[in-house]
Amino acid sequence: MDENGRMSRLSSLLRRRGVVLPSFEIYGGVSGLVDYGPVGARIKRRVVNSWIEHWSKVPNVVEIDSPTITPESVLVASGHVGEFNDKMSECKSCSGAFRSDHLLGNHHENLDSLDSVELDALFVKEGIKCPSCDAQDWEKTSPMNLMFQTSIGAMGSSRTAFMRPETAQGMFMLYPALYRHFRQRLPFGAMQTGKGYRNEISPRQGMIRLREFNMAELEYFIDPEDPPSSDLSSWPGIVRILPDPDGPHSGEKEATFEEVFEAGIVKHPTVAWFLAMTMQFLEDVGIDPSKVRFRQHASSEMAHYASDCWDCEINGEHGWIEVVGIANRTCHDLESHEKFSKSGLMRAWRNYDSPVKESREVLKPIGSVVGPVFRERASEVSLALSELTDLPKKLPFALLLADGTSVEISEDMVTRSYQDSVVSGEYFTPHVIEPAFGIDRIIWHILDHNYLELEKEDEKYTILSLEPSVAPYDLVVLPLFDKDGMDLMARELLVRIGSISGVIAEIDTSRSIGRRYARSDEIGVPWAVTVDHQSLDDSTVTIRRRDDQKQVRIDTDSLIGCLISGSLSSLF
RNA sequence: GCGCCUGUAGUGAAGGGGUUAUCACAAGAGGUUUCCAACCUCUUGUCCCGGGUUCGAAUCCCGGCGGGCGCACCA
Repeated sequence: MDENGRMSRLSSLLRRRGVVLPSFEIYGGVSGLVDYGPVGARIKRRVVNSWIEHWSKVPNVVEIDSPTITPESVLVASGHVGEFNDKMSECKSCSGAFRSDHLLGNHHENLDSLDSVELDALFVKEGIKCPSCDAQDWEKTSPMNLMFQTSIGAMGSSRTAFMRPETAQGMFMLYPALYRHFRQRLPFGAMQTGKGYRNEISPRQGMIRLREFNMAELEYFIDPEDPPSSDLSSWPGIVRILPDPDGPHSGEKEATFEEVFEAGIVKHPTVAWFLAMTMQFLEDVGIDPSKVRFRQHASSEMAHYASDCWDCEINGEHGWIEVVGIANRTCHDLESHEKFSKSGLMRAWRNYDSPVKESREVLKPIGSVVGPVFRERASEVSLALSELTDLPKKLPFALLLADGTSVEISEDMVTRSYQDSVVSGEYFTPHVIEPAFGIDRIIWHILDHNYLELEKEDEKYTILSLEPSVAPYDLVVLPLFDKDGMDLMARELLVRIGSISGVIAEIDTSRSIGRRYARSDEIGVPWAVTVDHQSLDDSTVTIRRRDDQKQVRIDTDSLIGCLISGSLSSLF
């Protein structure tokens, strides 16, 4: 089989059969936007459902759903506005494009504070040369904003907003509600699937770099001092690991997840567990495990919010492509939102092993004296007294107030006493481990890995060998001939099958039976049920298995039973 | 965003300054056929968009849009 052109043959198939197609094509199309057609949308729905089900098995993980339109302030706090407003400089001589701040390097202390005009001036002053052609002839710097901007409110004063670049912020916004929902107990997780948007400079590679894409993200909130771990021996498979090239474990390795963790290559136990869970999900939806690897980001590559990041990459027609990023976002997001929003709800409570009892000497103000002396400042004085950590040995003394001034406290104003307190725990900002899945990239690789170009009786024969859980239809009903009662029986059977919850079937009546098998094989329908002459006599039908074309005969009631219990494959 | 290549039915291709644009496969209708893309008849459907040159443009030129590859970019 001709391997060159496999990708274009697969792409043709995806268009022809309504799996994935360019969007807005009659108007010329838009780069980086694609449609899922009738077959593709089914596959996508089932992949997303599989993802939700996969993580729902984890205790204390819930699904949420939040808006794609996001106010600017949220993305300022998250760091996206700053990170996305990088200035670009283009060389007039060779047309090379570079990030202005990279070029200016250490020529200025705070490049972020400069606007385009100041940057242009700095370029001239420092005589910055183009790294690729050595010229000193720059276009004006221009902002590169990778977020789609919009505004909330149609009239006059509207708020700036952006289409979300990730779904994660939705989970952070709901942190207080989640903390309540889980009754103030870590760890817990929230997940969300939905669209994300990036105004890519140059979308490429079909479904790989889209401007509007489907994401599935899980934010797992943990106590950094008590990170949850899991028994990694449940995943005995060998995986390919590419540790940080600058780190102590550099070089590709093959090992089990347990070995990788024990060797200290993946340091964080929760991260290790997410790597294993991710691998399992990919296998469940039909990714070839031998074409998967986990690659650790070098520190230079790390996102602004992460302290450690592993990419799960899949090998396919486009080479190794990042499809999942598993990042330790630490407390970055919650802390930042607490700071910017001034909300006090972005924390969790941690009990000490044993309560800390404290007895300390305090000076209690005597209200009837302090009040008349200090009048409107009396409450400030009381506050300052209660916050004193080192009590003065003798009175009177000068008490420093919050506003920087000080007042003299004399003996008659206070009483010396002992105050007992019990501190049983403390507030802290939870850390977050985030697996972020690119659904479109995963779907592409499912299609890629399961697209089989075979030979059948000297003819090319194509099968999409999809896992039944992500196939566009569970089965197709085929009357051998669309007449003589077989047509009626097939339609009645289709209605019965269609009434089974979660089972999706279609009927195909046109052209020869072989052609119809071929058509359903091509879009990955795992089972074909054929109604033939014998069916009319004894109510049996044949079931054909897509991947080896084997057939068994079974009566229709048993077929319905198997579909309800999901045990069709046990017939073979 | 730059450079090179490129755009013809649903898909894949041929052709090309001049009547009605060609082929295969696919699709639809009918016939035939007792389980794997068979066959026969009929049918539907295409020159990416805009401007220019020309008596005439799908063809040549320019621009846009889309696609591929390389460079750059990719929290």
